Amino acid sequence: MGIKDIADKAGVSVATVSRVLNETKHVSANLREKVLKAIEKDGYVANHMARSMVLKKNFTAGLIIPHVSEMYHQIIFSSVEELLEKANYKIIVCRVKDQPNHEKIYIDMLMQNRTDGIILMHETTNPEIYSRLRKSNIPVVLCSLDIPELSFPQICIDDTQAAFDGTSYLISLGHRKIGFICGEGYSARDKRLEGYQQALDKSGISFDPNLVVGGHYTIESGRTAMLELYEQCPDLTAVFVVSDEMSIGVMSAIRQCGLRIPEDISVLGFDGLDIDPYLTPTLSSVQQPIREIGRQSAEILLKMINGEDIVRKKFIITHSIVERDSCRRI
Amino acid sequence: MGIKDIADKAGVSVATVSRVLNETKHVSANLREKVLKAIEKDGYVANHMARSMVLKKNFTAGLIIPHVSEMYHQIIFSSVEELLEKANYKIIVCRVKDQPNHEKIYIDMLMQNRTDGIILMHETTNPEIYSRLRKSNIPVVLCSLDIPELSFPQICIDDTQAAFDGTSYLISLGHRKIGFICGEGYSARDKRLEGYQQALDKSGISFDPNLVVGGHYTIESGRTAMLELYEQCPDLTAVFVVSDEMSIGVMSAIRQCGLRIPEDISVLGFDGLDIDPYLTPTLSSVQQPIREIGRQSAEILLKMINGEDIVRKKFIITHSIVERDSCRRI
DNA sequence: CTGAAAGCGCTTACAG
DNA sequence: CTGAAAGCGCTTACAG
Repeated sequence: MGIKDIADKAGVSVATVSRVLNETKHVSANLREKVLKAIEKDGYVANHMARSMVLKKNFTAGLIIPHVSEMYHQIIFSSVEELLEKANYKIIVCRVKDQPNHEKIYIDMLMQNRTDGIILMHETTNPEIYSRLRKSNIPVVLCSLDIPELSFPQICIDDTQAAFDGTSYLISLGHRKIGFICGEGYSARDKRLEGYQQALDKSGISFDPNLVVGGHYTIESGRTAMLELYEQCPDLTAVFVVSDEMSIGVMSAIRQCGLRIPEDISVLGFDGLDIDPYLTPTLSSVQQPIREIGRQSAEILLKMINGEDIVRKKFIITHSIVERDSCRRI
Repeated sequence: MGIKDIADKAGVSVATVSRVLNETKHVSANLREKVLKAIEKDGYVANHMARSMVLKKNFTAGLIIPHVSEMYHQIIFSSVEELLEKANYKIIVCRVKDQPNHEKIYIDMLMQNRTDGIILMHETTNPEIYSRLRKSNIPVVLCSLDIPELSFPQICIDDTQAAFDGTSYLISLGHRKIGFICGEGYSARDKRLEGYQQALDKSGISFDPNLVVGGHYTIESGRTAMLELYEQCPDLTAVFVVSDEMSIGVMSAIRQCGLRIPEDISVLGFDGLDIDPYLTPTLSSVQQPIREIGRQSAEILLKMINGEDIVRKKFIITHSIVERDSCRRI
């Protein structure tokens, strides 16, 4: 059952068993053989909880994401998992729900379980959470997040610039009445809105608050937002939807209104999801290198866990605009 | 740092600290107070690894899914997580890649970490895996899986019947040349193909192997499959795509061929994803109650973990056909 | 190269 | 109600 039993059965000490198990020290071929045989025969499986306790390391990382099932986070998760798995790390996914204090519950859980590191992808309004995180001594990486209260390394795109570029692209196509649909609850919203305004400014287009509508990153909320936007400003010629998942709903709403894309309204998305080229029409989008963001987040977390000192605090990944069929020149 | 320090600081025994921490026995208000104060002051966080070791239980479940990022599995994960989280369980997601023996690596990992239970969603051709699982004594639930070698409880729909119903629906619409696009690698494939054939049989339509094409559950593989299918049988009037994710690619391919949906080709999906009503045209589909499947899988796993004996071996969840705009009568 | 023993941080009969 | 002590299953200086 335990390492002790194997030791007895093989006629060696537990130290020796541990050594052949972990290959941490040379063991004579003779004893090694005996141990291996005993293990094989008993179907012994080492207990990594005990191991982790003495090692003070359990090869586990926490990924804290919002509850809403966003395709974006799904991709981040898979790229993070891919990299961490190679380094033999397990991931505990924490999906923060709309419950009071839920994020705190998760963070406490991760701390109690002595998680080696955390990738944070969820913002909160509760400052206590951040102070808890700061005091915890656990390595943390901010993925697609910019939280002034937290001085951990952050991996993200330049949201302001990306929104500026996207808006400028639409302007360059001749659009002047450009709707802006964004997801609420993240600081990225403000940055993107800022980029949108800056681009408008630069072209001498005055900002119209009626052209801005918020949503919650889901397809359905994109649909609702577009319906609202169209009611407020039926004369718009383009929408910049700052989330591709919401764009899907936006396109559905536009069709529902009896309008065509891009003939009547151009749609520009944001994220660059795999599904974009399969939508009708194919969706033009400000593309984030999502997998790269996930990969780098994992990489940097790993370095921090291994005691490396991360000097650069911001890792900006380059975005790009991918042109497809949902935007046209007017 | 440890419970010992708190005990010293509070002037009580570690037993007492443990008791107020876990509320496992009454502790006088007096001592309780002292302990709480010491904990507060020191910012002590209990070590759950040590706790789990003596409890022989760590409130962790493993979810083994294929590497391919399927929307289907994403939904299962979120519903499983939702339920398990309420019971204070953590989830370790194991995404089996195309590496030799990767599933075995994950199962060993879960066993070494003394995971309380496993939800299996991945089939393998390696029989050793199954025998390992059988011998492990870990509670296992088969989610949307039917593995004869494993006598664990299984939660799924009746795939044969569902495919039979879907095919019958298309036949009832007047279609006779019905393509069948399926994902490879799962026993569900065979069952669904069987249901398709049975429905054909019943209506006296002879089975044409040229109408059957396989894919890999991704959007792109759906596109490729449709292109191949259309080349083989340009005179088909309907396709039954046994995965909604693949349907998205299929619809894209049909448009690429210059054909209209459903005027030229009707498309019937399978799964009933949230995105279906937002596609162009909205996708008719054989709907699985995916969240319900996830929920029940988690529920049954929890019962098994708590020592309950599960008598029913198969839990069949009811499917249904959701009619939208992608199929038409001819 | 090998083993005896301490220690990782908890829980829980057992005795008082 | 409270505490001393054994035990959970490992790793690793330390000594040989």
